Amino acid sequence: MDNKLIAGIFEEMGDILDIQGADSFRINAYRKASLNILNFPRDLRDIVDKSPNELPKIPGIGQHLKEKIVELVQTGHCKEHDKLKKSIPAGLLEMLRIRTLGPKKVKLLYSKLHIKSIKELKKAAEAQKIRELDGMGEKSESEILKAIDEHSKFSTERVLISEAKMEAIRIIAYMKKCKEVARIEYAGSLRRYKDTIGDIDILVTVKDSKKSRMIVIDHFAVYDDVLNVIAKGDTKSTIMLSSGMHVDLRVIDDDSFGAAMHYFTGNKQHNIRLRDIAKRKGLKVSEYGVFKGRKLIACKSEEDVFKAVGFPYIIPEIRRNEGEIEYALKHKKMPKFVELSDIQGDLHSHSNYSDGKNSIGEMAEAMIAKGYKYFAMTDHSSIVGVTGGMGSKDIRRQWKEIDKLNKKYKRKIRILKGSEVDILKDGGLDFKDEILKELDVVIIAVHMYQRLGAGAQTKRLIAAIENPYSNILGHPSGRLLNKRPPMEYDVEKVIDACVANNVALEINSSPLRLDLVDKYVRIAKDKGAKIVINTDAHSPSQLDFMEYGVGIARRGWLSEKDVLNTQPLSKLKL
DNA sequence: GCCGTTTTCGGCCCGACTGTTTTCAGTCG
Repeated sequence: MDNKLIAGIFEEMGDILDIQGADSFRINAYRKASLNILNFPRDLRDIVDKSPNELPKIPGIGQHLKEKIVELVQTGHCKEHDKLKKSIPAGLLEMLRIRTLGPKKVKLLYSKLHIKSIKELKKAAEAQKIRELDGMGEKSESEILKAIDEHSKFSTERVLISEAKMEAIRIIAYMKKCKEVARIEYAGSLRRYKDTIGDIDILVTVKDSKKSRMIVIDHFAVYDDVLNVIAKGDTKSTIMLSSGMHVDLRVIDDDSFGAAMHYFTGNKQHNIRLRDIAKRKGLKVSEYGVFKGRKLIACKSEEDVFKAVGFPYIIPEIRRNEGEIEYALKHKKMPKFVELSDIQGDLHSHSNYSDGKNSIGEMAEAMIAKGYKYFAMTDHSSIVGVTGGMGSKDIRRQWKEIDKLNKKYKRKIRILKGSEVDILKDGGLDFKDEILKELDVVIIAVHMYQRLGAGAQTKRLIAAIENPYSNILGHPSGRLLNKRPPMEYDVEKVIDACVANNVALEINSSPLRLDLVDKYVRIAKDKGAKIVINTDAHSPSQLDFMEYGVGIARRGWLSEKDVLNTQPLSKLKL
């Protein structure tokens, strides 16, 4: 019963209560708790074992939910949940996932037509039974059929940040062709650098209100990749792309830009919290601005909005109601966060000595173009068969080439000799000490035996971290987004071992990894761990991934001094 | 069900779009 399962159960309880028509604030309490648990970096099992009274310190967890968490951890289930589950057919929860259907309509369909699954829903819609219900009509019926079709065609999987960004850039370029557009930016989870993206949020401002807004929204609705226009009104529109991805467009007067950016960047919990605090101060915050009574007091920039409510500027990445509000209120000033321009070198890259696409020289040229002063060539060790890793002969040959190139690029860049050395099943490393001791950068990483079980995996990782030649723990969780779950092990113990053995933790910037996972970055920082942000580039173009790693670092509250590769080579201490 | 430097009870963010109505409930973000 891990955090994810507990969060899932609370979410389900919220959904069932919703269909039952329970008090909306109670429903919300379950949903809020679910979300907070999902993002909570520590394992609830540990807390239940050691100090269950700490549970109510998690936001949204009070006495009742604490008891349920303890029950879930200790018995594997919770009576209240079991009872709720029995109260409605399981298929109703599935029906809630159909766009246009919410709790009220699901309940209506169940009570009047005894529909209790998506399959039955489709049948009823096709038989034109749904239009007979109060409040439903032909349009509702056809929209339901459309939504069922979408549900079956498109996975609900969130997309990689790199894919979402590419799409956003393409849409923005298209929208800029419309002359009425004054300013245009993407916001939402993409701007917050969340590891995966559910839908794309785009904000447009126009100079002259109504007519321009209509022109902009019409332009949006005929974007070439539109499969379906889901909504289209005076100020906002939602389209579905052929990939199934949703794009929300919000059009607003240029004067409201700051307030709208803040509102649209979210996340929801951050917005709700900020609005709540504003309300207590007699203010109202919306996408149109901050209001005192009817009087508009701030709207032009995000800084203005924060200031009007009594806050310093909070960077988008941490706007998640995970402590940033409390910090801002207490300190009146936010820390300075690491920026992409602070990065001076990349300590994880590949060439055609292993599975990279390019020569070391080509990678060096690309690194120079990025403005870096150093980088580490870290091809795989031999055991990773599929990557064509290097044996001891290969790596010695590589060193000779690096020596030559370092002479060639003397003033421009310094190439460090490294390797991404596999952590063997027993925690040993895949190169002998005589090789390891010659290397400038030893990244240790797991590519095999990812499912050893938490106990064995923790031991294995710590053994590797304790190797005196280890410098960096690469992609610590081993996850591949949407493809492979993270390894199970005791994250806190592993971070402690890294601190004790002076091994840095990597934030791997590859959009498929984004690993160290953001929620653990802040824990690592608090424990005094050193972090490096690397691209793991297998070609020159992948050096652009650095942006995403920096985003994750900022989400974990890192500043320049927390990140080793913001330092010049002379001060780089691995 | 949670939460508190206005409260331990009485609040709980705010607004847009759609379809079915004729003033609004439901859904969504």
